[in-house]
Amino acid sequence: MEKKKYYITTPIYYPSGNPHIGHCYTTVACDTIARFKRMQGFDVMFLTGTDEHGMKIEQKAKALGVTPKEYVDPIVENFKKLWDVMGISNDRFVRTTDDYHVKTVQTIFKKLYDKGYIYKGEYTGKYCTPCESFWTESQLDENGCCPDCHRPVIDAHEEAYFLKISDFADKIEKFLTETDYLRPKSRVNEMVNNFIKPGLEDLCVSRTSFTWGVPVSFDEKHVVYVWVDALANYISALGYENDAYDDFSKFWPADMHMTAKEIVRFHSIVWIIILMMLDLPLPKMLYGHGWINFNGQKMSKSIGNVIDPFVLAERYGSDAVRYQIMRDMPYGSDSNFSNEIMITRINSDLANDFGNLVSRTVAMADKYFGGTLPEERDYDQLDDELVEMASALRETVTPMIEEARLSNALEEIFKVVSRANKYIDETEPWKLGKDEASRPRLASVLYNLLETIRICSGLLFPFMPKTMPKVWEQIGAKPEEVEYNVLGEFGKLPANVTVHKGEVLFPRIDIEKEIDELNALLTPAKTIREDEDLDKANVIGIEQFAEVKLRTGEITACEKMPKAKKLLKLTVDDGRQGRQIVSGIAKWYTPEELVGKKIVFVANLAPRKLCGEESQGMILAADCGNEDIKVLFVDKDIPNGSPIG
RNA sequence: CGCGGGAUGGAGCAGCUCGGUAGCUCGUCGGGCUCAUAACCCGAAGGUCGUUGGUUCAAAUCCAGCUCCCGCAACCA
Repeated sequence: MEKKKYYITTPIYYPSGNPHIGHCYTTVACDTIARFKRMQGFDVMFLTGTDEHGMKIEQKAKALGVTPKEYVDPIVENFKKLWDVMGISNDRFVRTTDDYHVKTVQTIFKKLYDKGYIYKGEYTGKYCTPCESFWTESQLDENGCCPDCHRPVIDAHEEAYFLKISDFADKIEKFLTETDYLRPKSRVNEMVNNFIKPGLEDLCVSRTSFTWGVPVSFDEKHVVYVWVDALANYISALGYENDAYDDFSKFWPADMHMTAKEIVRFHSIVWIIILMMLDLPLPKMLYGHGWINFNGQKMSKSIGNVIDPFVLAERYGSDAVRYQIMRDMPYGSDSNFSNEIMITRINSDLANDFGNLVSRTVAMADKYFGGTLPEERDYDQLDDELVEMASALRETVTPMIEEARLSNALEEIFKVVSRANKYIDETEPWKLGKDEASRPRLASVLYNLLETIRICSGLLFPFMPKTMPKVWEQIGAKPEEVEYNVLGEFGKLPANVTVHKGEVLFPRIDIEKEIDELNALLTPAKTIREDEDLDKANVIGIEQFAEVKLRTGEITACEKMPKAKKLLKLTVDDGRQGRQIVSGIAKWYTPEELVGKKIVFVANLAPRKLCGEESQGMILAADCGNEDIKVLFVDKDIPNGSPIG
């Protein structure tokens, strides 16, 4: 019999920097769902990949003196390595630089052009000649200058192709409001109010101002711009309009696209319109999840946040990391992350509740029965509630996982784990163990516990694929006893099951010691290395340095800028007539603590207006990484206005 | 009046759609147990549900105003 198919995708990630915990969340969540669907017997296609084109990568590569591909390759390898470490079971990995993808994009672009959905027009924007960059009106700085170099920009026109999405406003609004495609449902209003109601503007889909992209096949000086290129991955990787694969008819449309909330817009509007234009079936579900925030708590050296997923996985095991990020990400909204939250979660849920439950159950079976349960049983009413909860668990959890409500699913599973621990207290097996006559009763208790563990571990497998097989080994469950179709029934382990004591599944973590050690790892080595590379690539001569005039000064007054969150207005005694400097350090310093301090500033920087106030210079501060900035204070004895060289 | 999200015991959250004893996890305190990874189980303390006003027999929940916080955007020279 033909198996039912299930197609699930992550977004393709932009490899301009190394993967972080946020990438992990989306990918792990998809992996869990993919594994779950496989357990249910679906023929699953699970796709992830990287989106490698664009101006930003072109520029970064240029700064390092390498080709864009050379720049991107090692980073892509890092993504793949991370997915390997995290136990990601993707079936395919698409790179937008892969030949077949390029071919698909070119074909789609041509098709849309031939159908009249893409037309040649003119992109009007602000152009910075030295930076060779186009900017939109809103991207410009306070003075209407280039946001990068702050030199004046000129009005410029660039020939470009546009995608005629404006005609589809009604259709897309109808689609979003009348189907369950976009979830959570609350995002539908956001999309309609923000983007559709104000009027859909045709989307610029080609550029001539950079070359790192898929060339437009019929107009070689153009390169396909972002979204047509990136979104097409979902079908190019199935072989749509290319010869690399032949799975399009089998797997399309996608059953689940998952993305973080900031690109929901493109997946709910642009992608759907492109598919409508191509007369292709539409995907069934888009889930936009929230972000992982690190600023939930006050900036503090004592609560450093090591967020490199490689480090986390190495220290706690990938399953524990997977568990924590899924357990603590509420459906549709943001979550907080800190080392403390992670360790607490691992300790209390995985070590204390689940790991310890397995451990004590197996230990008792071993101690009282030499590992193999006798077959006589003795029922008690106390058993009912546990048996009932465990039996119903699969049906409770299944719809949750299918809708990506993973934290809810875990919550439900752990309610049963908790109930099992309580059950041990109620039944007091250690007392039963002292009395020969209670052996059948004791066997019942232990069997019920093993069965509960079997069901829970079976349902936890998609979440923690490395650890659960170890559990099965310990409780003596055979593979066919933890398949999806027997997880809804109690009593599948043989009556005379044999357990095997094993290693501790999730070791308890000493939280204080661990946090200290993690803090010691702060300022990740990788960041520094990246900087070093850039430093080497941008060597300057002494004469260039001499152009920068640094002087000392004393802060005589300081106040917050009313309209600005990040800015402080400093009055600086520079040994001359004094000057006013605006600095973006409000997050780290209060006005009071700065007054009277001596600092170093750039004396010959062109003045510029920031939020209405003129800034005549720039004070020197160090970027300590992890969003920490420290101003360079100097010795009180240095006279104001002293030149530095 | 830029867009959006939020404000519930010490911390993190649920409840709000469809008004009617305020719930969960962690932490704290007390007790129990000893099979287990100093774990597990029970109990307690702790909340005027941001603020003001309105609707109602009844508001965390519905309505209006206000305050504050967080993202994004505009300004981190």
